[in-house]
Amino acid sequence: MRPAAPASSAKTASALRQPRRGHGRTTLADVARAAGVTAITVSRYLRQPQRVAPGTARAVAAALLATGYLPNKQAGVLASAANAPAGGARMVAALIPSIANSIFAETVQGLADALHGSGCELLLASTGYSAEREEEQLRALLGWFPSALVVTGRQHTPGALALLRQAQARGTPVIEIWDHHPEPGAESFTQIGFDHEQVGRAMAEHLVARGYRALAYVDSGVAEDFRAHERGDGFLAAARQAGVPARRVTAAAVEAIDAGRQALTALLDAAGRPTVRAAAFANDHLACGTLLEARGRGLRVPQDLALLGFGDFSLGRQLEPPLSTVHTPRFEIGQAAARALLASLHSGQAAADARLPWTLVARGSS
Amino acid sequence: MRPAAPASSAKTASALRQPRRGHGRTTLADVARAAGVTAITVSRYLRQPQRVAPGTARAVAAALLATGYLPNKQAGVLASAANAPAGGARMVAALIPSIANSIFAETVQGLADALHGSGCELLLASTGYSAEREEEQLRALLGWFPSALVVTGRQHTPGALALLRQAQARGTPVIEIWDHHPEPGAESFTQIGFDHEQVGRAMAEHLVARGYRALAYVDSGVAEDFRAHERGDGFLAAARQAGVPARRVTAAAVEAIDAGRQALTALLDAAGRPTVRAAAFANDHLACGTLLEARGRGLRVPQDLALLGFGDFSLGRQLEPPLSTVHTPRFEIGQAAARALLASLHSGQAAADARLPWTLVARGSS
DNA sequence: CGATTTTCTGTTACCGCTAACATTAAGGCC
DNA sequence: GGCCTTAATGTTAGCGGTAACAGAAAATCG
Repeated sequence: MRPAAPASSAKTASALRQPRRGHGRTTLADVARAAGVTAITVSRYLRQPQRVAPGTARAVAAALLATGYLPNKQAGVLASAANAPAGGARMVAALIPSIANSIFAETVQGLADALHGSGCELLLASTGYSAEREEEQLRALLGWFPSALVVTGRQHTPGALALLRQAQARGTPVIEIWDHHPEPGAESFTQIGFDHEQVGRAMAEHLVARGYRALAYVDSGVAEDFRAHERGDGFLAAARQAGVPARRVTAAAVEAIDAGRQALTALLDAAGRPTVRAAAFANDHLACGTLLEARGRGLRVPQDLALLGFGDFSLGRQLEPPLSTVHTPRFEIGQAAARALLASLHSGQAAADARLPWTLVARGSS
Repeated sequence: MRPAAPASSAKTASALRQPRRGHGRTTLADVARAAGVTAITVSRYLRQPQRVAPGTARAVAAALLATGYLPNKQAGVLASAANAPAGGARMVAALIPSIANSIFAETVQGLADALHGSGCELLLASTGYSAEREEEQLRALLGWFPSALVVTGRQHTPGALALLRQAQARGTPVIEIWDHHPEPGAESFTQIGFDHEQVGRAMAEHLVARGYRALAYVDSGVAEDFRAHERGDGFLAAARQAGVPARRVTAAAVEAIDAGRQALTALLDAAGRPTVRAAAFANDHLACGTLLEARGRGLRVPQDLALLGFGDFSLGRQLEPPLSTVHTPRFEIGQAAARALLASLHSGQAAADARLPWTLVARGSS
């Protein structure tokens, strides 16, 4: 109850000063009162039970049950931020391009699964493949003082890079996933993924080995899908080395089968005949769309046009012919990232890079 | 400066007492010092710039840039927890069965998208369809004191329910997504989704209307997929009402196409002939698997066996025949949940229920 | 058995920020 | 110009928890 206000008498009495009140949520002090001890003892019981006497422990345990206490992690982190290596490993922030993209969804699942049981929660944000949103989201995530940071890829805006470096300098492990391309000299963050240029080369080499002599790489229309572009670079470089003509075409800027259907037209001449013998794609969505459209137009795959996807989405396996593709360790990347950062938090040492294996799965379409 | 204190010999001088030190991270106080003001002024500048004099504002702005200050949200939430309606709308916790499941991934995407720009971050956890893990994760999430809570479905363990009620009693909006089944009398949480029993009925009615007279519902083998079971209940009830025999079979406990392939055998007799005229499925994975397997065995769809899925996954649309299915507002559920909870945080009133529309999309398989 | 160590619990201060109140300076008004 | 308002900033006290240290009781020991 607020005092009836300006009341010249007793006005300055500090007893009248309205103290701030909590949410009514039970706090350590409530539990302590119920157990007949002080807050610190309850706190100890929760973190180092062996340091409280058995009798006290029983009383505290009973009080905890009776009050339904839930520790406030905000307060916990704040209080121990100064000493624990990185906030005591309570929350991991992850930033991915898109949650709906099944590739990243599985990675997040891997991350969450491996984090489960470690006492770490997952703070998730997506950039929508926008570089400026990456920086903005990064800023928002860092405001929570996460104990580790997982970002996608190694390409960042200068601002984002500064934030990442700053976080790392403070001892927060920073892990880049879905990429592995350490640059000699330049210091970089921990990378867990694989080399996309290498994958692109392998895709070209696969097609060349099968005897296809005119190639195309259908790139993602999403400008910020750096990794797809890198695969394209590798693809074109390997084709050139093999002396096989190859060109790059760019699909519409959506991740959908329809974009792949449209992409086919870029591979045909005016008469509807393929201008290349084989095409590799930035992702299976595009490849599947092209495959479906090609078959719909009466083209034979792979005789008239061979196709090679990337990502190994479930759809491709069910098509006729089944889509050749590159299988990626999408779940494992998340898992490995979680393990690496937990190890780093535990040991205090920097997390180790990991190059995860991918496989080119030749099915019927190439 | 601490006083040299009780100092019999200066040994116990509190100056020797090691004070706790922060991370070296720049704090409000650092910025304030740089700007020649006190912390509260910087804090004001950040939250209510119009309450700071223009000249001061410039100095603070410069200091902010120079120091690269990032507000510590833990501290912010803690400090204003007592007064702001629900912690000042900083973090939303969401709990879903599985992140990798594209249905929920899209919902999370909708949630994240609609939350973007509101200053709310997303804390995500998954239960793996396990009831006990729901409670455990809930406890972990609530420890962060989220300003709102999004959970999947309306079925919870008693323990989870108690936690949810407790959170709601404290003023934290609790939203159940993917379900809408208000029970008269029983007070419940805000629900955003649709009625699964109704969908099940519609699925049966559709098949009956097409003239199929022997039906099956292929249920999910995941015991905690309550919504799939409810659709089954509705399906069987509607079939019974229509006087059409229908039975329920249960698929393997994985969400995969292979489970659907296996499921087909439960619909065939020893000679490999369908024992029902049409089957509805708990999800499109199962339906697609069955469709592929059926065609592989030379069965005609829908002449020999009609199929109806649920979820409208992209795969089904590309099959031959394309799969009839139920399209669900998976992205919209997330969006609507975000809007509802933001509105609730803003207004202080309970979030409103929403029943979102689904549609039965009859394609070639039924 | 007194001195010393160990075990257990409490006191104090502080993490970084913000609500409430206080204070001071500036502005308005007759 | 005195009195009252308004604007701008500072002071104090917490939010809920934990680190460091302190003190009392119990255990160990020569």
